[in-house]
Amino acid sequence: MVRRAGITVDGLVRAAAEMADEGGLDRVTVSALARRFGVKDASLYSHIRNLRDLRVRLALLASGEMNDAIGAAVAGRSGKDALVAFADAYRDYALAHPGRYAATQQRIDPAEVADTAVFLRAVELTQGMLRGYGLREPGLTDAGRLLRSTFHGYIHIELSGGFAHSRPVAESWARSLDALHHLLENWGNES
Amino acid sequence: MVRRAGITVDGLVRAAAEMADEGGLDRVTVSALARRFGVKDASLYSHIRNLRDLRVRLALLASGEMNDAIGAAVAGRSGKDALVAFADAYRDYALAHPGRYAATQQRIDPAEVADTAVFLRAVELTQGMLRGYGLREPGLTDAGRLLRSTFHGYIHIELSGGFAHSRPVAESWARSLDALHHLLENWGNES
DNA sequence: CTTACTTCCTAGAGCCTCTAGGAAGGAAGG
DNA sequence: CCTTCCTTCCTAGAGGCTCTAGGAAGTAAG
Repeated sequence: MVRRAGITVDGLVRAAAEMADEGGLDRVTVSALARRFGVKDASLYSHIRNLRDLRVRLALLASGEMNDAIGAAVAGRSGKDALVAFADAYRDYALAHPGRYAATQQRIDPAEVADTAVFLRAVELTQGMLRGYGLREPGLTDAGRLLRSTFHGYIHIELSGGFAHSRPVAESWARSLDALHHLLENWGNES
Repeated sequence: MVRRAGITVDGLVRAAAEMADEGGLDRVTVSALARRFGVKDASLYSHIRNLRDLRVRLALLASGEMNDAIGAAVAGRSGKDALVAFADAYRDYALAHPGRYAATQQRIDPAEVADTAVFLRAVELTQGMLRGYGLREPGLTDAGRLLRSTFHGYIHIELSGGFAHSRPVAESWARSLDALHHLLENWGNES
């Protein structure tokens, strides 16, 4: 007589991550999750506070995974090598895990998450790479914002079906990284 | 005895736009819209096909408005003037109308919208500005994608509460536009 | 005045979140 | 072994959402 389904928060979040990648973030519902575990929706509220809570946990999982991928990619590299490795790791992760990636882009109040170390590490990874270009504050922050924006914007538009043009997105991406590299090398030299 | 509420599709879309800007795009629901017009939800389905249809119409409205703003801003300008005017018009519109802006970023199947002229005009506006920098295909498409990505990424992160750093976003934005201008001027010169 | 179309209605199915209160599994102490 | 307590699951139910079906009452045109 199996009376306990053996549900854990980690298991829920992992399942939610798979569901997000399969059908989009908004297919991650408490109902669907409960169905997947063969349990009533109400039962899940002993493990998570609410849907919002579930999605924040998902964002933390995805951000951590993404940091790991980027960290591994840039390790031991500098300059353009590091930039391209960073950018490709970012894009590859997002394209392979669109639902998880979307979760990282939700508005999250720092107050509602206990451990914000993940977010700090993301900033450090970016700034570490930029320091290789000789950047210092406040340019470091400015350039970091520019890069994050460009990467995110690119992936977001690509995932949402923009870029319907005939030219392969990968080629535009490579060309853009060239240009960004050039931009970072000359960061100090503009008016 | 007022039996007809005088509802039109245009009126619905305009009201939806206001609701989106006030409380976010996902607060645009058929129920809420019906409530606002003092009518039952089911009644609205004589005017719109479904929620999806409503949001697509909203996207078209917003895209048109945004094109108008950008078009007016770049008129008679070229080079850096045009770039900054374009970028500021883009950002100003998005910050003033976050819900409308979010609507423009939905995945929209070209098949489901009758008039795609709005989207073409957006591409033309971008490419017109880039031609001022002497760009030709395929660089025109590459640079266009880079710019759209950067603008969108910037606004999206700003709207979602990223950039929580102390440095004013407006200053980073101005600095980034400087850098992008420099990048476009030297577009042909990298490896 | 009749006919036909449009705009609104009620009813209801189906999906969702979330709360309240209860029962049964499992561990720990007497 | 048995009681106690916490955890995990349940049923019931409120309330919000989308959307369909079918009907009635305005409105316009022949």
